[in-house]
Amino acid sequence: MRAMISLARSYDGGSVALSDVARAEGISLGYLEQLAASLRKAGLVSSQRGSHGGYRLVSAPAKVTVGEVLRALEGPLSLVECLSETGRSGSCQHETGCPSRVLWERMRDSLAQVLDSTTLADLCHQPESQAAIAARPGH
Amino acid sequence: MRAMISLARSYDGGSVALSDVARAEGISLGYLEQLAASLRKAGLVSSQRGSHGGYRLVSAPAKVTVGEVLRALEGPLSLVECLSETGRSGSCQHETGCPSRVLWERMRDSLAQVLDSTTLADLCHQPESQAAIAARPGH
DNA sequence: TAGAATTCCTAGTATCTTACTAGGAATTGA
DNA sequence: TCAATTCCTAGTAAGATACTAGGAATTCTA
Repeated sequence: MRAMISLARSYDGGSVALSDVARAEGISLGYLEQLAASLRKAGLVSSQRGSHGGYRLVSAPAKVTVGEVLRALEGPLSLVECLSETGRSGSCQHETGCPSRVLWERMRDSLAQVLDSTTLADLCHQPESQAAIAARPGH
Repeated sequence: MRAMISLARSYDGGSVALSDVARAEGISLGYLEQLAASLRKAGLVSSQRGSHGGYRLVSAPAKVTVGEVLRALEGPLSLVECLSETGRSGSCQHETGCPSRVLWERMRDSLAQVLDSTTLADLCHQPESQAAIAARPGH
């Protein structure tokens, strides 16, 4: 999520190499590459290979919800296995008449409401990390 | 949570042995004993040792929120380590100016709102599981 | 008073997830 | 040509979760 916010902040500046994001956010490059692959397959970022290549957001930060990001990285929203957004039924024997099912549904929907209503732009307005500032070109 | 709802349904009937709950909900007795220990230490249930002993809710189901139950079992509500209800600061180097912090706060508060506003009584009104019915005295 | 039913306590374990590391291949611009 | 980048796959260390196992303490009842 920090990486996506970092990309969002650079949205007007073209592609950003993952090595820059890695340095700014204190995430290893290898790990970031794996996350980026998921984000690319989900159509949230586009990539440019080779020298001076990098990643960039496909849509404007205000158009990208954190729900989309989270789903791209971790699959359908789910707090318990038997009750994900896409419904993995059959994974729990207690499903029929499970008394706590209603609770998990409420929790899932409450979370989804937050995730689908906050965008990357919302989070960009927060103060930038010291590491990110120090890692910017010119520092 | 299913065990607590089971106890809530027996609230007027005195103590219930964990072996009954275990049978009704398909949870192993040994595991249930460990959960019960946490619930007892949190003051949510009281226990009676010996023959014809068992557990019972201390307060009426309508007075017990699932938030209390969850906190008793799993500690302070927390989706990410650096931002639990009691605040375990220092666990994350990115804390200062972390751009995603606001997001996790919103999610945590949204969940807490659900958890602290639904009671065991709310969940008791749901249909009872087949196993629980079959395990009731008289079946 | 014996014995059965229960809670209480501690230690160990199997499985899964998360957050990585490692190493190399393919691509592209200078 | 070469350096910088993305792309791909496999392996791994640590921790959490959901248990199992075994036994000690307590209490009611026959």
